[in-house]
Amino acid sequence: MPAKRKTAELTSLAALEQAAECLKTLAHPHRLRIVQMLLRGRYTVGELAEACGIPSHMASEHLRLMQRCGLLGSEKEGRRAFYHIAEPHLADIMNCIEARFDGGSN
Amino acid sequence: MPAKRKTAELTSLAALEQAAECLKTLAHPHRLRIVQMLLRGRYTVGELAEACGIPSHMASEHLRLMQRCGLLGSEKEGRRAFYHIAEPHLADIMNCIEARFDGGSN
DNA sequence: TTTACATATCGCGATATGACGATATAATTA
DNA sequence: TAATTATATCGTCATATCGCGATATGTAAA
Repeated sequence: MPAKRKTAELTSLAALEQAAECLKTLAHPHRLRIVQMLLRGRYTVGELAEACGIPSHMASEHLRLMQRCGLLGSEKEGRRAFYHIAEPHLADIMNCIEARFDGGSN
Repeated sequence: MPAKRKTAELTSLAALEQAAECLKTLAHPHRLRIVQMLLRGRYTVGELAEACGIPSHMASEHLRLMQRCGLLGSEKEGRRAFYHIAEPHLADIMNCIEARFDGGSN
């Protein structure tokens, strides 16, 4: 693949609209925390909620939004629900975010 | 650096809030297009506007938002204004986005 | 010094999002 | 079966965002 030049192809508007929707869904501190945790381990809705300091019905809502746009998937186990990362690129994007915002120099 | 484990440190909430704000700003199809173009070359506000199919005063507004959260910088040249990528990690993030959404397989 | 041009800002109405209490569903335990 | 627990959904209200016409500012050309 050649290096990007001024004439390099741009992403279609339709694809950018999809991307924007995913990013908008991701762009929430509690949802970022949830994704970060799910990249590291297996947690119930209640555990994710507690880690975020929010009632579990709100965690459930965040999880639903991320599932709706394909970022997460879920399985039920008894009366508990486990969500998991369904979009492989999420790990890369979180890496970028952590590279930029961890350490908090600015 | 060790691989991520369940016990790996999480990003602070304050940093995630900052990250969420940047992502929210980025999460718009025209703004993604603008960033993509600015990663490839030098354009005036009017050129960016035309490429997006929007009036230039709206492009100006998008550019202002991205400048406000540190993603872009600007210089004036005569009566024209040029914006440029100010956040180095934007290239990485756009790479992730292009890897995921270009081709449009899903 | 008028006129035109490029960019920026303001204000408004429509729509979307966020937080949250109330309530519902479904699985487990008593 | 009744009570409890975990998760999900609903309705509402406050706030934020989007798109846009109108207008302002600053620069260059006539």
